[in-house]
Amino acid sequence: MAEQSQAYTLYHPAVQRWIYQRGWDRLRDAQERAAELIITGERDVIIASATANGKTEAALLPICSVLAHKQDLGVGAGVAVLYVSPLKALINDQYDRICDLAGALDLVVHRWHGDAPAAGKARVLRTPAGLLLITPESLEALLVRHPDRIRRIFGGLRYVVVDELHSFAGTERGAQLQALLHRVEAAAARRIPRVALSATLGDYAGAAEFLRPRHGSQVAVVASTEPGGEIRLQVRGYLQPAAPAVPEKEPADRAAIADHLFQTLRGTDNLVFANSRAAVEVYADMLTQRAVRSGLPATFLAHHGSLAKEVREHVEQRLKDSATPVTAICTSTLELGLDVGTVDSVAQIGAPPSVAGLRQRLGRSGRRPGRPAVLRVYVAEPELTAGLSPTDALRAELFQAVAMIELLIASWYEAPDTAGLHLSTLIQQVLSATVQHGGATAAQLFDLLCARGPFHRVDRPTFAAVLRDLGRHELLEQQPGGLLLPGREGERLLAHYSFYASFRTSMDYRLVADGYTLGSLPVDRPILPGTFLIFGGARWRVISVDSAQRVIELTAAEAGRPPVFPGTGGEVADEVRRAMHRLYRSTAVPRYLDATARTMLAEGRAGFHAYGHATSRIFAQQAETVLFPWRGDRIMNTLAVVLATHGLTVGQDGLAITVGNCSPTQLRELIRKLAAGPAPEPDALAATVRAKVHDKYDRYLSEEVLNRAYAARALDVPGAWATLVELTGA
DNA sequence: GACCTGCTGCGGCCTG
Repeated sequence: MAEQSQAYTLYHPAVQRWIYQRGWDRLRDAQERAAELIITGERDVIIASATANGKTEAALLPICSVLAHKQDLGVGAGVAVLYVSPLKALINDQYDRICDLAGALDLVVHRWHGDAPAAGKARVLRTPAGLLLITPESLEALLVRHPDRIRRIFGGLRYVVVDELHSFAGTERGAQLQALLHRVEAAAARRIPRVALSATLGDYAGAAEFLRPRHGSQVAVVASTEPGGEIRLQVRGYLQPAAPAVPEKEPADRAAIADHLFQTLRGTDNLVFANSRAAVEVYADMLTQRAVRSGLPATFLAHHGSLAKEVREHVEQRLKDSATPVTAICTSTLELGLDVGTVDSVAQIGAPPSVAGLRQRLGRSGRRPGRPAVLRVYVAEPELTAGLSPTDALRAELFQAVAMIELLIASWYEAPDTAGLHLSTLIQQVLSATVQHGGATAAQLFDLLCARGPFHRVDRPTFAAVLRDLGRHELLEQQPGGLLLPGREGERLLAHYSFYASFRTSMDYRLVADGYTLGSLPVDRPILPGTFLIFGGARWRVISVDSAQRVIELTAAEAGRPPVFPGTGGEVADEVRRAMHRLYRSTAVPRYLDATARTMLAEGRAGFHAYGHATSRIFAQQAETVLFPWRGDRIMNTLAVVLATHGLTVGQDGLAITVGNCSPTQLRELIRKLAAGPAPEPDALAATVRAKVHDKYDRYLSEEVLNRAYAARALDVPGAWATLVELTGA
């Protein structure tokens, strides 16, 4: 290998030996190209490569080579590598793999998360060394609880590794991670090279800017050019019956989808992504019924975030075990790179939530050499009846699914949203940093977190306003000399372990059957004893509800209904809506559609033209006026807010904005007037919106600051005005 | 009509 590989020659002899012992005949593309960049450590690096392409090794082989050389020189104290991962389960998977490599080099590996053994954590505090695998929340806890040890632990840090970068970018948790890494660097008093790993990045510039805020252009991107494997793709169409289904009976479309899943997937390992926990329960139940009727063992298992850890681990274990075929019906819980072995195929019921998510889901299949990745997408559309509206006739679900597949084929993914101010997480970081430093002045905090830190989009006046809000709510109090310390409410928040997470979780009821916890259920309306329930893919009856202990007791039953999970909607990207619009105007028929889906595509296009969508975007629909902007949800939301400020009764219905008290002519006139005038200030527009409390600590923010946060998170005024100009021709 | 993630210290009990 040495002759062909430049990277190999750069590795430490002990690393070379480790590779030799593995019997590798070559290094992967990303491993080859990342080695020198990482070893010199001059630049931060993003390694973008498909799942199972050796990303972890691409980062760790050169990093461990550097550590081994340092060790040869007898240099080094403290943790050398900080490896941050979004999931405890991922840390556990990686821990075993990394121990193998590190063990060969006499490097110590520690894992630190909520379920990790306490002995390892004590050892990190006592004699910090080697590689530390940790979650953002545990790193937060470490900084808050052991401020006096931070310099000793991280003073000699050589590298930071961020796994699954895409799962952090643009989120509150991502803002927390940025702040934590920045605070670690501040403690070490130098820049520490960052290496990030991801399989689905559509926008390298955005990801780079996320990894190194304000200096994204200096981040090196190693995007693997290894060809992805073959993909076998099918979109299957199903007709929803027009009449409402009889409650206890399976609707015809769901029954047909379940029949096909059962016939196609039985006896093999598969993942079925059903988009919601309720749908997971419905399909797990329908497939189990089919297995029972056929006298087959239960091999269709539910997996989602409300199921107990033990239940989920059982499913994961059965997936890993290649001897017994299992199909997991899941939400996004099995989307990330959890090691569940490899599956024969992936199914997606309904349009996927995002193109990046679809790519990630597809990556779970086709990991065996020579086997293609298999993806089946099931889409149900309503039966066409007389008196259809311009909205109904479009078969929007199918068009969204196909548009997303086309974007996937073109390697387009949603860019991380870098516009947000993340003020809720800023509040958390202000409190945390104040404790870590034993008090801080407003100027020090602004400098640490905003001016030089990741919250650089928060200007000085906004930061000052946030601090005033924190003072008003007693999260902070100011000493006579100007030093800020946690106030009464701040101490209360810091005292509870829930402080370490940047996100909020609801109070749930625990579901218990025969003393065994099945999972938890967020309950909005009271659940009464006697209620039938489907949960964990099985049928139950509620025996008792203990609202003090928040426990619901269940017993096995013959009947059942899926529970209602509350939830808020996601955001469809602008490019997806544009791709849908192109698809309606095109005549191309993708080869991966089955006969029904092909008919539905033709029907959708016929509806598009018959109702005049090709030439107009504003229609009368019964007593209402409907507007089709063909834009992403953020622009749709902005348009809806703008129209509402002009006294219109506005609603949103998928692709359309509905207006209750205005004729098409009046709406066209208003749009013409708006497009000709100046765009409003985003903050002023946000002031007209009612419910703006969104994230964990938003409730401490004053109206004025909340407006700024809402404008940054939910409004796109320039995009909306460009759309209004376009709509004047409609 | 989405989804997901994570967190400590300590008291009490059991076992070797």
